Amino acid sequence: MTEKKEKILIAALELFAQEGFKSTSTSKVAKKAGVSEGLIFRHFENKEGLLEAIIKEGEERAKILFGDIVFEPEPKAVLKKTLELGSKMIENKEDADFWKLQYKMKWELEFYGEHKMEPLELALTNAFTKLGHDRPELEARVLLVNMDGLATRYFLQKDFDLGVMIDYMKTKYGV
Amino acid sequence: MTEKKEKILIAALELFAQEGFKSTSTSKVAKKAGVSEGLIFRHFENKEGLLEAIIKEGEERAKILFGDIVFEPEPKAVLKKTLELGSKMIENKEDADFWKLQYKMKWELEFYGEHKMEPLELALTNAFTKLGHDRPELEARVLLVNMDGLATRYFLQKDFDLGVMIDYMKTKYGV
Amino acid sequence: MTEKKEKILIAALELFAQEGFKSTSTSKVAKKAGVSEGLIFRHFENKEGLLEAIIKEGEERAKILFGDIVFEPEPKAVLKKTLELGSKMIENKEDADFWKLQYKMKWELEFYGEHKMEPLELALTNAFTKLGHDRPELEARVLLVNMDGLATRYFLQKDFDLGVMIDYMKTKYGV
Amino acid sequence: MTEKKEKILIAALELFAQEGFKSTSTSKVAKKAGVSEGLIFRHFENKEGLLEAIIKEGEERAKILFGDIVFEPEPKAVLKKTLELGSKMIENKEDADFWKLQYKMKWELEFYGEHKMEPLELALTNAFTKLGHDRPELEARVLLVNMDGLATRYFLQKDFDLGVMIDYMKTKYGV
DNA sequence: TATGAATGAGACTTCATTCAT
DNA sequence: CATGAATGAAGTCTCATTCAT
Repeated sequence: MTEKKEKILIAALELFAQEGFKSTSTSKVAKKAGVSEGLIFRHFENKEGLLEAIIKEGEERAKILFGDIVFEPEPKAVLKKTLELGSKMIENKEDADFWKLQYKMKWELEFYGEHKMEPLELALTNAFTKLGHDRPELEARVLLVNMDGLATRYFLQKDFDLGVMIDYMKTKYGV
Repeated sequence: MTEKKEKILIAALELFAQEGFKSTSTSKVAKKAGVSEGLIFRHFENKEGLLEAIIKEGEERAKILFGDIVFEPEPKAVLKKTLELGSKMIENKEDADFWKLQYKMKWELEFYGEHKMEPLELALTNAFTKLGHDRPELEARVLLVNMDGLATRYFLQKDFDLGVMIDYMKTKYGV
Repeated sequence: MTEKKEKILIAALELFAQEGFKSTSTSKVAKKAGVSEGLIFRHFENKEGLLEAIIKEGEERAKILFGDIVFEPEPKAVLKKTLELGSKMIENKEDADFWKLQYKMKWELEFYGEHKMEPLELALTNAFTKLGHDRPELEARVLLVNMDGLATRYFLQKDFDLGVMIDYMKTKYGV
Repeated sequence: MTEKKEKILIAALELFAQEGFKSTSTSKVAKKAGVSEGLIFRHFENKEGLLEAIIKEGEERAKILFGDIVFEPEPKAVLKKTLELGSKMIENKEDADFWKLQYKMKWELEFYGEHKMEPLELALTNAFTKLGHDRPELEARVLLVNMDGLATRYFLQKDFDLGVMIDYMKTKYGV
């Protein structure tokens, strides 16, 4: 990966996350990356290819993030780590941008990356089963739906206090 | 409101909700509405004006939907009605389109219409207070965040079963 | 057909005939036609559509030109008129441009509009039959191939004297 | 001539002949030749230089092909060999490509390489003189024009039967 | 009110060519 | 000799918007 290719990816991630995919022109990306516009197409074929490259890169991030949870045997720890996912996602700007982009793209391209969440859902279902819940699979889904809601708020509501919410939910779940 | 103006609004709502604001060209709207492109600009000044008109129209819908909850004295009924909001929002295609657009626009334009939700949040806080909760304002927020998560899932995940989730949450809240 | 649409067609015909389809940019066409570039796409969808429109328009010309021959009962007259086709094709600039474009496109797009020539080939075969030729269908083809050769030379060789050649061939065919 | 330079020439010949000069990008040539794009420019300066190199190389072919005819003393043999040129031109793929390109370029660049044909035309004129024709120079030209027509058809009309036509013409010319 | 021709800016993309390695 | 990253100009096309009718 050349330095300029890297720069394009970073610039695009930031711009796509900020302004959306459709609204970000390739010329804007090029300018921000300090690169000729043509180079984008040499490296990524077309604008969609650039997006795909960003998403693929980010999927590695997701695997690492989720991996820790999926292999956690202790059920309470599974819940705790899931809830703490939120804070981890935004620990540095590039991560935050990536996850924001992820959500943005869900709405712009209208697909929900169900499969990506599946292992997490299973791990949670398993955890709730161990904890003796009546409807563990629904309970797992409720928690994940909640996480989606938190992300929505965090990324879109300027004054949303994510930390407080996560702490509160941790006490609710007793973890 | 002339018949053609109405047709433009309906066509635009559907298209904006389906494909997004940026991705929908005025010419597509005109074609779908069976109207000349120029007419859009005569009626709505510009593309943004069309969006604003749609949103303003929809706010009436919101007032009606929320009003019923806000003036409900019985705390359990407040929770019940809030949870049932979800089903009400999608009772007919035009409503569903409108609420989907609402969410889409949140992400495309990056603003969270906090103020719109405020009366609801107050009503919920009040309800949770009456029900003896420790942190009623946080509890209210959790519920609303959950609703955002449900909307995200419902609109984006093809096979998401909203009814089951709402029913489950009703039992959780004991309503 | 608006005046500007007409102007685009004329400008494009001239440029395509002179410089070829691929080598003529839509912006050049627009400039020559005194028209905004976008208008080309509004009227003809894309660059290929513009070419098709030109060719379709020209096919009317072809029908008229050929029609006269196809319905000629006198065999010698069929030959005579066929040979004189060449001169008729270039009687005015627009016609000449059109036929040149026709030949250019054969090479640029690699297709030979066989079907267009079929009625003419049949008429000639018929004429040669009546004149008692041994292999009338081959004789007909030879004549048409010759016409293609004449066109090639006329359009590409600056000093080629078409009149002399046609006259000579008329005497060869005794018409 | 290095092996890679040779490969570029062959790839370019094939592509130019198939798709035309303008429509063939240097990157396509490089890919087909299995060579870096830059190498084309190191060897041929620019795209036109590549074309010129191909044509120059091919002119050797022409000299050999024509030489045999020009130095033929027997007039009937001159005619026979001229007519048989057609078959010779397409005996192997590289030759066929070259001659097709030759014709393509005539139309794309709008010049008729008269000078190349001159010796042939003189030889034919001479032959027809010996055979006692009235207008030997016109007769020579008719034959060459015919050859152009045959080439046009052969290269552009998928189902054109060149052999039959050449045979028929040979009998017409009594050779 | 309504049309639809027309525009101009800017979008994405291609491509011949240069240059450091 | 050879590569491949990089560029900049130009190409096709889209789109919000204007305007005469």
